[in-house]
Amino acid sequence: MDQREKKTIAKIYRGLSDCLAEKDFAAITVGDILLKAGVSRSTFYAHFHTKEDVLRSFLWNMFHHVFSHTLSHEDTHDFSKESVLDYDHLFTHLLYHLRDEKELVTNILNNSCNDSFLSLLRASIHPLVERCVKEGAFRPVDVPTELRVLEAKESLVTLIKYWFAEGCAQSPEQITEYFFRLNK
Amino acid sequence: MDQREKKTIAKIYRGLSDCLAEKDFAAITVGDILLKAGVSRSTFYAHFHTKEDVLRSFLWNMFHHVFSHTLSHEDTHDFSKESVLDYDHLFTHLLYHLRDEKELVTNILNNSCNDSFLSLLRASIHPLVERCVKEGAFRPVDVPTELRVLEAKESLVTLIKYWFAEGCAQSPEQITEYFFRLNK
DNA sequence: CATTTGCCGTACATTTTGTTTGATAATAGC
DNA sequence: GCTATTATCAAACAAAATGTACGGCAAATG
Repeated sequence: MDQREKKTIAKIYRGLSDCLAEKDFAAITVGDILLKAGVSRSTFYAHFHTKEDVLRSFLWNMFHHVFSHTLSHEDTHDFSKESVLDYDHLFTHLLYHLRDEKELVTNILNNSCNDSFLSLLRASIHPLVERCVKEGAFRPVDVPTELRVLEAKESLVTLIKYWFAEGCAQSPEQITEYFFRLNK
Repeated sequence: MDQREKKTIAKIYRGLSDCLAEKDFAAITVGDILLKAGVSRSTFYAHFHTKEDVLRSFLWNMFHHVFSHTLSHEDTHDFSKESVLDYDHLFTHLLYHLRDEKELVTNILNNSCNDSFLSLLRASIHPLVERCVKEGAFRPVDVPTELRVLEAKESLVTLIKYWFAEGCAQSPEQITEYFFRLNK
């Protein structure tokens, strides 16, 4: 890809990020992003259809970053089966990465666009949580497995929302501990 | 209140509801609502500032309907303390009322505006769930009480989302049973 | 070094928002 | 029932935002 394109897209991402620190996603206009990004209107539309398009792409990028070296499919499917400790480290690792983006994540969670973020988060943790449920790392409950997985996933998502609402006051290890207490 | 106003507001609510059955809230324009409602532009703005305003008011109205005779503060704070069965009936009652609005609720849950709905749902069930946690109707967990309540609330919200995603296939009693299995 | 390709600025058509006005009709109070 | 009030409507309008088109310029590719 042309270096100019990469630079332009990075500028647009940064523009969106700056806007999210100032106002709600619904109130942000394409013009706002252009101003912050220092990119012309026609260039913007050469790369994205709408601001939702930018958000999607931006978040996907961020999650790719966070998960590429932690919870990706390739990393998880060859872990040894017996140990709860492995899960422990994986969740903690994820939390460390999320905390690295504390400001951005906090902005997004306090924003009407948080659903896009949370959907990606759910999708990202799904394989790992599903394994925890199916391999008995979590307390069994007599409900459909699909529902049990949904509940465990949402338990983690809720915990993460709580964590950021508290300004990441606790350590990632402490949060992981909470997660297992809640689901074990 | 003037009868004409009531009628106009009802028409606007209906207009929004019809639109929600057709497209995503973000894609709905004030003009769309006016068309469905058969109300003029100036009249609309005499009652509401934005479409978000209509949605807020509409949902508030709906929840008032659903909760006024089930989980309101007045109804709950004089229940006898000892019985889990009381909670059982309250949750089941709530689920019956939600199922009465099955089409509408399903549309909203499949819509980008579902967060407004879910926020109100969380606020509505909060007092009841908080009591369940504090009075020991749910399994105790060694995490901050605030977090325990959040998790229990979200557990119910997730369960309700699951229920509607399945087309309300299970009975309200069955869903309540699931809820207690998950949290007891 | 030459050609391709992306970016910019400007201009513009279109859509949506939100307000104003005067005429009309329904409502509420007497 | 009569009258004053008040909500609704239609139409016209300004302002803002969306999305597209084009010609000139600068930078990257090969």
